[in-house]
Amino acid sequence: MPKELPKAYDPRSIESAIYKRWERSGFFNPDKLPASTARKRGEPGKRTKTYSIAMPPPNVTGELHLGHALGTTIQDIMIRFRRMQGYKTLWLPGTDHAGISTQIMVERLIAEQGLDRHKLGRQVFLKHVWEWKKRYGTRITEQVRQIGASCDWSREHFTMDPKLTVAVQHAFIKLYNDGLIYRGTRIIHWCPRCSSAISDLEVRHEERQEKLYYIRYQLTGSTQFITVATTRPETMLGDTAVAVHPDDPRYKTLIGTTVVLPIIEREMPVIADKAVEKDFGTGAVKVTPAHDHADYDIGIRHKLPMISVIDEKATITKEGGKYYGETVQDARHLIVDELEHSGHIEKIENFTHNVATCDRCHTVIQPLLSKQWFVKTKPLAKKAIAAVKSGMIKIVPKRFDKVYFHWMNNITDWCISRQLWWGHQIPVWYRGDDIRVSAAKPRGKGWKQDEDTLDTWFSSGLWTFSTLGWPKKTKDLRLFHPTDVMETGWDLLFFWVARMTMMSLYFTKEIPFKTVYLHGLVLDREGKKMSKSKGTGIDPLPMMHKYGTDAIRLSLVLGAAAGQDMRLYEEKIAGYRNFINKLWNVTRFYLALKKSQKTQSQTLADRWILSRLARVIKDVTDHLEHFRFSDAGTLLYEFIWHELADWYVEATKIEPHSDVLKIVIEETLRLLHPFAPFVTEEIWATLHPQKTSKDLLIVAHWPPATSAVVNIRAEQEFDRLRQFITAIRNARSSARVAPSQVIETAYWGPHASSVERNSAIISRLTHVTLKKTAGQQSAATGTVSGISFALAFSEDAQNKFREERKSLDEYIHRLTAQLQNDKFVKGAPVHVVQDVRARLTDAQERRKQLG
RNA sequence: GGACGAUUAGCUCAGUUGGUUAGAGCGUCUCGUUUACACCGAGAAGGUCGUAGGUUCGAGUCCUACAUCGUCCACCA
Repeated sequence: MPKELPKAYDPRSIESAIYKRWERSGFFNPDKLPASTARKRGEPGKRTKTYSIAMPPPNVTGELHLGHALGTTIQDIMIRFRRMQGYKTLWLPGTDHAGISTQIMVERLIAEQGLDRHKLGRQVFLKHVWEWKKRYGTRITEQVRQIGASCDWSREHFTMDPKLTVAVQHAFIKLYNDGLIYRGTRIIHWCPRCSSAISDLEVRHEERQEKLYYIRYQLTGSTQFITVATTRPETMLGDTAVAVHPDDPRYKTLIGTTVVLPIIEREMPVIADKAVEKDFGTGAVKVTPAHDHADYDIGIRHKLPMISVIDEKATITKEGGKYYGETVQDARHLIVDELEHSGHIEKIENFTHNVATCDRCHTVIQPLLSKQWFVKTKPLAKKAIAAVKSGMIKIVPKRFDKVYFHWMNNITDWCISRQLWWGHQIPVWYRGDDIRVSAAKPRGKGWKQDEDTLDTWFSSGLWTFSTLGWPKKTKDLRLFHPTDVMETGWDLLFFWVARMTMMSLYFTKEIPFKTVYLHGLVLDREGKKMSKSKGTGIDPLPMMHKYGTDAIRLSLVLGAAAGQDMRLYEEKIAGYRNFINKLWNVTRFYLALKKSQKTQSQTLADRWILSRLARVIKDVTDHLEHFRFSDAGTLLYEFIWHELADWYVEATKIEPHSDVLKIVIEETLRLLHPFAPFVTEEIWATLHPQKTSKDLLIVAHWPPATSAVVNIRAEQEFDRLRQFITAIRNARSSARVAPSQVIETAYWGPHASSVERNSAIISRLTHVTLKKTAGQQSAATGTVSGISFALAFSEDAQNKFREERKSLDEYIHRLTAQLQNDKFVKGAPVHVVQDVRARLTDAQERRKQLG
């Protein structure tokens, strides 16, 4: 039995119950989906075609933010849409161990107890992390549930699950055996706070105000010197050359000579290298191959010695002589002092430049030489480029192709070892000079495993297939890989999308996904990145509580193009809450109408709304198939509010036909369900007594896109009607006819018969009595769509009208006279004159309306 | 330095492949009779689509330059 609905939709009371109903139904799991009821030709119910999405795994330690909410909503829209269309849909959820983030978090936690990980030791520390994971790891997945994600929790994975660990080890070993992983001493980005190497991508450049120091290096056996400019004078301790541009006339004669490094008193060559900018600084640069990426390259080219003077704690090494043990900061000041005293500083300038910092903790990065594991990426990138070039993988929006190619073409080897404890420990074993690469400890005594762990993105790179059972050849892998869509933010294009593509092509010989859909960033009202520390962020959870999850979902998806950043603020969410309520009340109206009488044959309004519905079905389907989520949602919004509620429901009040209203509501609920799953499911339940879970909207069939009921004539006539009604309302309003006053309106013109046919609706919606006559004179007339009309006024109204006109004329006359008076214009304060002018304009405007 | 994006009503944004009179939400103003909804209804005001050229019968849409803002990439130390 349909229950009595409350006046306003209250999401809070029902959302979790609805989610539980879905979960209990088992329909999140593709294996438990009922036969499709979709009326597809030649496809009797059986779900033969699959559709799959791998959910980007949020950090276990994380909490739901708007980025997650947006991504999850878009994925849920795609999944619900395809599920309703009859696909065997899998949306596979999971969480990421997030090496650095999680480790930092737990380190902070134990620091409160005065502990640090070194005091605890690896085993005990890891126990702490696992405990943390156990306690808080479900928080994020609970929040993903709250947003309504219809993903298959029975297939949930964590990147450090034993099965995924096997996949990671397998992948590492294969790459190693194939010669694509190597260990070597290279210059890397070192974060002293994380005490780990990080990859190029984890480096952020922050603009800082610093100094540029000009230092004189004396030429050997001469009183002359060459001046170099540097922002990091402390690295001079490790200088092994001075470089100039080969074509620089100032230094041409010096190339091949030597200079003496101050303090250290090391003799070193002046070399020529094209990497040197003639126009920067003095055009001569000190070369520190061990502590600068550019210098490293120069060092390689010229076979320079590489002297490490900064260690992993960002302090000076023994090579730094008397500065041994000083921090980089202190060493800088001390060295500058000394150089100043000895007359080696030429000048010091203020200088703004980009400083490399750690993406996670914003500590200044120290480039240094270190023994690390690397993946040779060039061969992998080649195939990954081809996959996008050939169109096998489609990136939406397309403009990101270029960004992807640019990065892939300039890819450098990927440093994958991290000096962290939380992560997949590298499956390499050492005994003396012996190295073994294997998952298990080699036989025999004395083997010690590599202490390092792998970059988090190494395991994430396997995500689309490792979660389906790889390296085993499972049924899931066969059915659901490649996945259909990868939906993520554009900020992860290199970090993740690119790596998944390389890894998948290498290990499975398949693309990981057919389409990459990149969403934009969610910004605050001012268009700035939301920041927790600045308190500018919107926390989605309280908003969901206040306005309902459906409202949040709509406000994230509607009005935002792919790849385009969007702003979100509370009023927007409230607006969509109102929309949800509108739909709710249309249902209430229907339930009330159902009890009363209904007409037998279809009215013009019925034919019109059915025709409009047919178009909406076709267009929404088309938009969704082409990833135009915003367009699809906006179309439904417009249709439901401004056609269904504003016009059809109003017309139905005059000529009721509950069957058509029921059809329209039902089809609309199906269309809106992917966007606003909770309210639609709830309304659906009130319209359909549910015998089994198969009656749930989540598995109802998607309306087939046929144009069978498009009725152009009905659309045209109803549009004419709408325009005519609006025109009369308009005329009434500007003639200031009280809404309650029924007045006579004459009409004529080529389409007068249309008015005649629909006079009942027009009369009621405009509060006029219609009279078919020609050429009336009136204060309020108009012509629209081939119909002319004239409002007739009662004696009283006409008198009032005349009076207003008369007094307005007098008023205007008075103001005009005032403004023509020189004394007034020149004597009165400016704002008074302006005020009179404004009043005159208003009065003239009003006078115009009265005709 | 290179690339990309944005620039449309007071604010936030739509505007698919060029095609009648450029749309929506919020805000503002006026009014409010009804068989759902005041989280509502009716009506109104408000835009030379960043600037300057060009292609075209026709440009918010395509091309070229420029300006402002934003983002990404990059070894100017």
